[in-house]
Amino acid sequence: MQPKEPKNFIEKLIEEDLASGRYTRVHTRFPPEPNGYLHIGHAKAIVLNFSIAEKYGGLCNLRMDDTNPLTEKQEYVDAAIRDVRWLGYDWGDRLYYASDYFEKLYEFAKELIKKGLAYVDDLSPEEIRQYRGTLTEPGRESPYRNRSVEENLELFERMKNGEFEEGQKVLRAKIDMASPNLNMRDPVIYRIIKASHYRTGDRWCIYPTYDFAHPLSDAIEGITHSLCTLEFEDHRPLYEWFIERLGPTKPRQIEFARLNITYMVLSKRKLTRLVEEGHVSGWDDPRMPTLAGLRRRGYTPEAIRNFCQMIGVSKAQSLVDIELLEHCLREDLNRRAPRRMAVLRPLRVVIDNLPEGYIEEVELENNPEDPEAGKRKVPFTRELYIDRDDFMEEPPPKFYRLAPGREVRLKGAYIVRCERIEKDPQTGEIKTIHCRYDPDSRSGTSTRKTKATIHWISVSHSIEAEVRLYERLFREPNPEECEDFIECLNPNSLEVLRGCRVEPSLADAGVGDVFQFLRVGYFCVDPDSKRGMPVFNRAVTLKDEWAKIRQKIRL
RNA sequence: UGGGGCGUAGCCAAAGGGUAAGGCAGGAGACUUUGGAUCUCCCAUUUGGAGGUUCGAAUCCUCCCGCCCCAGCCA
Repeated sequence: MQPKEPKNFIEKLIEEDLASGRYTRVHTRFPPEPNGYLHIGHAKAIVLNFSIAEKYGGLCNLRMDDTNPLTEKQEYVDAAIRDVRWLGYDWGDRLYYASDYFEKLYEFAKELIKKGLAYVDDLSPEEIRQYRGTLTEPGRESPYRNRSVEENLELFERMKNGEFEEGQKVLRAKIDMASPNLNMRDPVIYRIIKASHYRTGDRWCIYPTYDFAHPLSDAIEGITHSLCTLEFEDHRPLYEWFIERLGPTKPRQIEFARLNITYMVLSKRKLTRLVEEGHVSGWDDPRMPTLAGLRRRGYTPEAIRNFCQMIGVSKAQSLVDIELLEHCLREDLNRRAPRRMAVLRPLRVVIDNLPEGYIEEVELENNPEDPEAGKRKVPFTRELYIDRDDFMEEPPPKFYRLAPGREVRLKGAYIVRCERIEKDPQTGEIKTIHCRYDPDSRSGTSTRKTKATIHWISVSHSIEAEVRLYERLFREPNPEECEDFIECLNPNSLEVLRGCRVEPSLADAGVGDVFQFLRVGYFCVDPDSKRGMPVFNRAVTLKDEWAKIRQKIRL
């Protein structure tokens, strides 16, 4: 008997619905509004909806919730499709658009009018607000609330025909102006917007609101469980009000807490601002939490899906530690990313007891986690580069790497000892490290141990690369709490390194390929790469014991 | 001071009358030709608080406290 997988509260509710016979099947949907790029918060909803459908043998639709012509664009539709597919999900032929339902929705609205449950209101937006009352006081009924069905029908048709200006008239549901739930105080369900819609063009000048379009779109598609975020909890009575009166099927709305991650901002409004004000290079800037950005950064669909499963689903507001996301990436990349040696900040090393022009091929594993990945040959020569971080003239305690008089192993090759340092007489900068190698210490043939093994690259066999080091975009764990989140941007979120030296094979790496640069981190080939000048984005660093120690001793 | 929700470890999150899972982070150690990976161990005498019911309460009851959402013709 297997210990049963803990089910989240939504799965429990679904199983109750199935057991009670309320539903005999499960059908979910992911309904983004195409007014921005999908981000990792959407990924939570995507994974939830698709995995629940799969778990219960049901289906999940992809639906564009496009009822506002002012903010929506085809570009965002294309991006959403690309991103959901990239995440690994398949909606079959069920890509739908709320805008495809405009005709049906219009008919539903007329039906509501005929039932005496909706009316055309002439109040201005400001007046509607005043009539709505406040949190503690009931609203007042509009003087136009009791128009006849015939008049409402006629006015609504004239609205549709463009006979009125924006803001002049709206269609409202006739519910209860005294309801303690503001959403029930005669919500607007149709408004006049004389803008052309990216899909329906100028065919309509009246558009349904979310509150009206969403439940009915769900009902049209035969959705059983309509999962949405907590802020719609207050809308559920309204959702049900429309479904009960007009719905061809009866979906159930269930709300869960939206995702928040430390050092990130996950609201489309804020992300749009980052893009529009140029704080990032675009929606796919590798620092962005968008799926496009994470993809460019080097995140894999598997890592993101796993993360979404690990964070769970509940109704408690949460702020997930970004380290969990990073953990999921490392876990995935560790077992699949080919290893390569790359020197980010080159420091020249000359092995004095090796002849000029000496070349020896040493063999390195492509991935110690995956024997199938095979091995590769790397040239070992007299002049090498190592990383500046791997040498210290005056090493503090616990620094195990190279220092005057000290030995380290060059990964896959020999043990070298630092004999002397050559400095620039003017600046005092270290120019070259002179070492001697131990000919009997060749990797694989010697058991001699050193405190550390460092990576290296042959000067004459390396190629140049640009490396972009990313850190968290914000310096505050919760940028939402900043007065203005822009003020909390991390000024060091991007550091560009030029003149990095990498293995020659990396010249042919394809855009999107991810490698582990030995001892440094995981790096993804950026589309900005040019022939002979690859550009790498650091997806995430490797865990680093020394970095931790260094931070402590500097405190 | 209207309505709707939510409080279990630093962060997520199970358990829903039978004596607090798991993951991340953190700590200690083993191993290691990546200070990576892997492995082992530690990390809530207690579930926002106070009462009550019960042999037994994170779970049931009462009161209190705190946090989030709602007054768009956004979604």
